[in-house]
Amino acid sequence: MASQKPRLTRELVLSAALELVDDEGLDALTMRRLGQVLERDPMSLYRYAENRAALLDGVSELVLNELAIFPSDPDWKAQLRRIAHDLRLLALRHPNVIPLLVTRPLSTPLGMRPLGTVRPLEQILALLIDAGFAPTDALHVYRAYYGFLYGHILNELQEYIVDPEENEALLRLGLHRLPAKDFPRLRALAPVLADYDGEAELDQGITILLSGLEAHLYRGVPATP
Amino acid sequence: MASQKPRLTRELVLSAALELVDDEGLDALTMRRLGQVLERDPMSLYRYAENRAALLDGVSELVLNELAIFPSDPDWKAQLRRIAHDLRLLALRHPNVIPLLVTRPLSTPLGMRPLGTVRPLEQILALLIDAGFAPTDALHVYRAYYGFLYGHILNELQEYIVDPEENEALLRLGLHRLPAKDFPRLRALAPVLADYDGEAELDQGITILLSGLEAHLYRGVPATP
DNA sequence: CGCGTAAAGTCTACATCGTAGAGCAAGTGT
DNA sequence: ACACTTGCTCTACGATGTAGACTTTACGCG
Repeated sequence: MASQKPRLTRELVLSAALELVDDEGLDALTMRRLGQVLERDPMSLYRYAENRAALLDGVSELVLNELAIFPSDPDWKAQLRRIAHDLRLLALRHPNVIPLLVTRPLSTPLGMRPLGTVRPLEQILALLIDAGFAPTDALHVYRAYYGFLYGHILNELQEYIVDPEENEALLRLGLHRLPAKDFPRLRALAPVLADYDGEAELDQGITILLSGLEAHLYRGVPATP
Repeated sequence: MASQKPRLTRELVLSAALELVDDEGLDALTMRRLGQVLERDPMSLYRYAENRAALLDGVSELVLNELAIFPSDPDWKAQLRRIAHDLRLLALRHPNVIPLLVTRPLSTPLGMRPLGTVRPLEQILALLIDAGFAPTDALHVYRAYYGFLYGHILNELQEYIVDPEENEALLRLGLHRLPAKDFPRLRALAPVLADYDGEAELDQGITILLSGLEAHLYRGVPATP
């Protein structure tokens, strides 16, 4: 017969949860469904997460842990750029998790968030401070940077259609529903919308932002050598 | 006795829904609860919204309608700046709705969104194109702009604590929970985090972004006279 | 006026959800 | 061999979204 059930662990539970979310969306992640995937009674899950909410937090944490940050890199601009691209890829890998990443912190004060979700903040602060920024400026840079980054990801995911074949078709079909009178420019842009290069767009945006930050902020921070 | 129940309308239902969300959060918006507020059977709501999801969309739409955009203003930079501040205030007025605004489009292709939520896009495109941008560039500008804007709002709302008195206390209390070894910079920044001026931060960000865009994009677009 | 039809609102019922609380089963230290 | 802890299961409860049949109200037209 099938595999003898191995002992459950938090990691096991969370990664099963993540898989479920990746495959079938956030709503599919119910206690009962997850229990079923793990061949356990739903109630057993409460050993490894207090709530469903805590479970969601755990999934966020798990995903964010996929993001590598090297706070000791002296080339802060390159590092920020790389992180941005990494996070973008992460988002494309786990699009269904993004709502969690974006939404849960809104109802959780900084100090009570899962540590894994606060760590990137600390590490980027470290990166910037080590690169010569005053702590306060580092915070400002972080805010502008992360704000822009999350904004871009949300933007891109909004326009992202899963099936790359029907991509254009779906888009046009969608746009076709808009009243021509009220949405002329949008409809006219349909072809452009259809081939959206998120990577390039992000990269340009980061460039603009970084050079802008550099210009407007305190001097004395080394540019890329 | 009390008011004779007036006939229900979509507007009535939606604004009651919005009020409920504003007052008690998204989770409080259940069919039953809303029915109770309107002194109607929960089932009657289905005349005015197909689903709970559709109801949520309606609320998004209602909120976004509070945002005024004047696409004919020739001073696009000033207009974008003003819209940014307006949207920020809107977000602070309806913080509980923001998760909706940000999350629902992720699961709804452009063409199937409530018209009210697509209109800002159209109008900003109009604004930019009328100001002299090529349509494609207008789209790029829009993306960078709206991305940054939403990013900022999410950022600010994350750090926003409802009770302005306990503000600092709560923040410190929260940060106090973080292990000192792992989060030294973040903890050191507690005082700075406590007095966050979202308006200023947004304004600077917009400045950086707009001048950056202007510099990197096709010339021939008039700067503010 | 009245009556037939459509619209608005209600009632009942069901599947599904999160989770409390009591209990069972296997391992562990003494 | 025995008490305890730890992992897991069972049963049960209240709440939710919503389908489908029903009743009530409003209204146009003879």
